[in-house]
Amino acid sequence: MAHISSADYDPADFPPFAVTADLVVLTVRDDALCALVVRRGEEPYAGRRALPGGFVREREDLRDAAVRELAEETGLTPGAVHLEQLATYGAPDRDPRMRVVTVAHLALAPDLPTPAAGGDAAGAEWCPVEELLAGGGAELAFDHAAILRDGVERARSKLEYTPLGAAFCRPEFTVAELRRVYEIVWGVTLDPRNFHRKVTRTEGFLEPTGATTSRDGGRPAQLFRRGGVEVLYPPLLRRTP
Amino acid sequence: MAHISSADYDPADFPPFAVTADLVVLTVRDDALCALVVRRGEEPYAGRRALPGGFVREREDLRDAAVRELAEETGLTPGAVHLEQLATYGAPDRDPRMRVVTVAHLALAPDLPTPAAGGDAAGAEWCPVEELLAGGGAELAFDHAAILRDGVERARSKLEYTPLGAAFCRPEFTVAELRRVYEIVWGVTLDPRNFHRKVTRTEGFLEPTGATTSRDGGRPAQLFRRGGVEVLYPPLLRRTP
DNA sequence: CCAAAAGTGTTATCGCTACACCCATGT
DNA sequence: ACATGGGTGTAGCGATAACACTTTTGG
Repeated sequence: MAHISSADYDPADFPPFAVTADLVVLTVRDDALCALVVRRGEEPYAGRRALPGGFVREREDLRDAAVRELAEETGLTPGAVHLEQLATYGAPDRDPRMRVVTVAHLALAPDLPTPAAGGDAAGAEWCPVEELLAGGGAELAFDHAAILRDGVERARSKLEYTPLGAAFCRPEFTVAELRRVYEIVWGVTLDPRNFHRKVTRTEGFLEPTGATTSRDGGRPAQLFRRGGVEVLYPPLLRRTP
Repeated sequence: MAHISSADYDPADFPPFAVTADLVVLTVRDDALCALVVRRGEEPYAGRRALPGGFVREREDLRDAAVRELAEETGLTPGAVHLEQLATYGAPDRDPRMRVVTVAHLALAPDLPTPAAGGDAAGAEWCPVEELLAGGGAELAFDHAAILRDGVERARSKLEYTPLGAAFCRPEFTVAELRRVYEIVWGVTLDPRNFHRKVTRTEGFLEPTGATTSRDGGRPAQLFRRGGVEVLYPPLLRRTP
């Protein structure tokens, strides 16, 4: 079979696909890594949970579709969250009704003061990832358990070599808040003192605001914003072999 | 807009897309990182080079389509090469004729004794990546320069924390051959002695065959196969800050 | 004063860089 | 013998892990 650009190209040649953008939106909430899910009302998988998403429109870029879905479900806009493409899933029978290819995106959001359940986007809610994936993820519709697993794994590894842990925090946050993100996402405990040194000394990771807060109790902590770098060097590696 | 699963689902609701699988096939050849490209015969972009690829068939999984295209262009099968999904590109005007979403895949292949140009797959040839991306990649059709850049960057970073450098080598290879892969893909020079220690001591990276070869001249070198691990710990980090 | 959390200092160890040096082959 | 590349030893340095210790708040 030739590339679309080859001599035997004919618009009638290709099978039509539906293309959707699905979202793995993660946040840290009540000491658990949570994902945004909706409850399905229709067959197939009626009553089961699913990742939010929808059709890509006729003249819409893939990322734009993901941004639009994210805004509809959460009210969040890029800038407030991190959004990146995750992977694309297109097994022939992933949707029994028709051929659907979904371009999954990963979003990392701070814990929302206004939960997503209010306003326009009724129906979406945060659910601990551990619960969604319990029993092999059978609770989730379609291949959404696999997509969620891939999204969680991507988030875990991105914490190692990018400053994206901060995407789970409020715009201004303390080192301890950031550390709790790492502990919950990785499922480990970290030494507070070594973590503090590590993140404050890694050039470009954190930018001090000058202010302090005592919202976590004890001695007031400095507040930081995300720094400018995209990659951490050296990275924060998980595991202690 | 609702998810495909919502109450207002109707097969007529969604715009149809063509879905293609395109390939970034990389190899190391004549001291350069090279990609497999085809020459276009048709408008648009007639006479320009393009990444190999083609339509995903009616009942074919995305990876299967990539495997099929790879076999058609190179005769290679998974097992002989590493193949992974790279990313998906779907800007509305990326193909002026119609709405096409392409799921790009990345393949890493050893330098082929039988070049791809022979046999069925006439027209495909290896071209240095540097040459293809010179001048912003204007030589390449569609958005293929961006896809190639993303593929190369993925390959570069995968060499850091996975044993995939070995995917560029023959089934049995010496440490020096592996080192040259790193040097060419990263565009750096590495200390042969430290590299040797590093890769031979990283558990699971290399598995000695017991045999030696003197094909590179000088003292005969041990031959190795790829080891079993998927991730390297600790990783081989590029840059020397 | 005491509890709690922030933040600093110190030491042992590990991994990496740089480079001196020896080994095994082809010519 | 000598050139060529394979492979080992070692010293210095920077990063990490473990943990003692000081600082600054609230109650």
